[in-house]
Amino acid sequence: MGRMTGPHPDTGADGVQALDRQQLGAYFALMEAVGLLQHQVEQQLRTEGGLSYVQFQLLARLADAHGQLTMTQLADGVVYSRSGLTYQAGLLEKAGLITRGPSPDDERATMVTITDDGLALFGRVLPGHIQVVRRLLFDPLSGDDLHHLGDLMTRVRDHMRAQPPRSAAPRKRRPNPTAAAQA
Amino acid sequence: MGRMTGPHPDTGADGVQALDRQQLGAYFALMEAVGLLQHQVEQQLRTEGGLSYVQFQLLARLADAHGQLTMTQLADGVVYSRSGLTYQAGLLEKAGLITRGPSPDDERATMVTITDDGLALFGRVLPGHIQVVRRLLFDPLSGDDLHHLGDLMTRVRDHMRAQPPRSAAPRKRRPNPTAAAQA
DNA sequence: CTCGCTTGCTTCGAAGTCGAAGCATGTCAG
DNA sequence: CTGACATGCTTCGACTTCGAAGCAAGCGAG
Repeated sequence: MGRMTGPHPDTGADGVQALDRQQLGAYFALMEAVGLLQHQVEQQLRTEGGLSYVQFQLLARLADAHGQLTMTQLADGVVYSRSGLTYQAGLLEKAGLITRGPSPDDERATMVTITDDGLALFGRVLPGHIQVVRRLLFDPLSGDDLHHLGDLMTRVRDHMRAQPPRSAAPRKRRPNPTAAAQA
Repeated sequence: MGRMTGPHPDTGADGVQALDRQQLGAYFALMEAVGLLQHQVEQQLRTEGGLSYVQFQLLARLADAHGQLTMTQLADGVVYSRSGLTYQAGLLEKAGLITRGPSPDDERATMVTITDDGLALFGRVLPGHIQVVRRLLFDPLSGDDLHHLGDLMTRVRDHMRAQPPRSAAPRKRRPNPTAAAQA
């Protein structure tokens, strides 16, 4: 795990180069740990409820937001493409866990509602999910650690959210507001 | 983001129930931040080098371990199924970035070597990768934060590694060695 | 030696994911 | 009103991933 430092151990000439050992360690540990956690969670959800992680997240969002959500609201933060959501929503609907219907406000929008079956399944799967997260993520951490972790990752997440064109990248940012002068 | 606490706010009766607000926040922030980071990294690698994150990781491993690696060694920690590696290795080989050949020691094993082209490409893509990680992950963190993060995640990762049957789950744990004794 | 189990890798089919393109509705300037 | 662009969702095709099954090579007891 050291080749990430590039040809020269610690160049400063090129400007952007090399990560020190500490940075690398944090980066790799972070990525691998989350990967492992996801994998385990996925497995638990699959065997206990026949759900994928994505599907679980969708149900969680719907259960949380007691009412209905539009597809777009639902997608935000869970899936990185709208088509992916359409697919998953189709599965969940076919399984009778959610319902899709037109929105009264906006004829284009599709409102998604969780069914009683959906809520029931969610409730049935949740304890196992929590158990896995607890066992894998929280067990090796003290309360103080946890506080730190939450703080750090919240900052990082907010920083990331601010920067990039998130999941639903605006279809096409008006390509050139001034130059083409709203032609 | 509160439904994760289950029907009752803070049950102790059921045993395993409910995560407090702090735990939830840490968990969600962690998962989302890593998701965002992966997504951005993926994009950078794709546009700058035509590589997926997995492929990049494989090249990184090969570049790091200067010599050759077997498929299994290569897979460990990168991919969760062996077949996935076979597929990716096939792509990388077709692209001329790696080479596969028989192992002298073990006739079953396949040794993978990175080619000069592979090394070159890796070197060309690396700076951009580092830049993205720096910008998204390290920028909003102080040196102290980073130290904490590395410490925490290393502990978590090691804890996880110890627990579960990792990537290459043993083919089939002897189904019944001595009733359920040693298992 | 040889049968039986393990290990290393590949093949195959079933998902799931994404981006581009498409359709329908909404919105706004003129 | 109307044309042009924005927005919400779906369809489609390409790609990736995984798990199960399969093949070939090691390994160990009898």
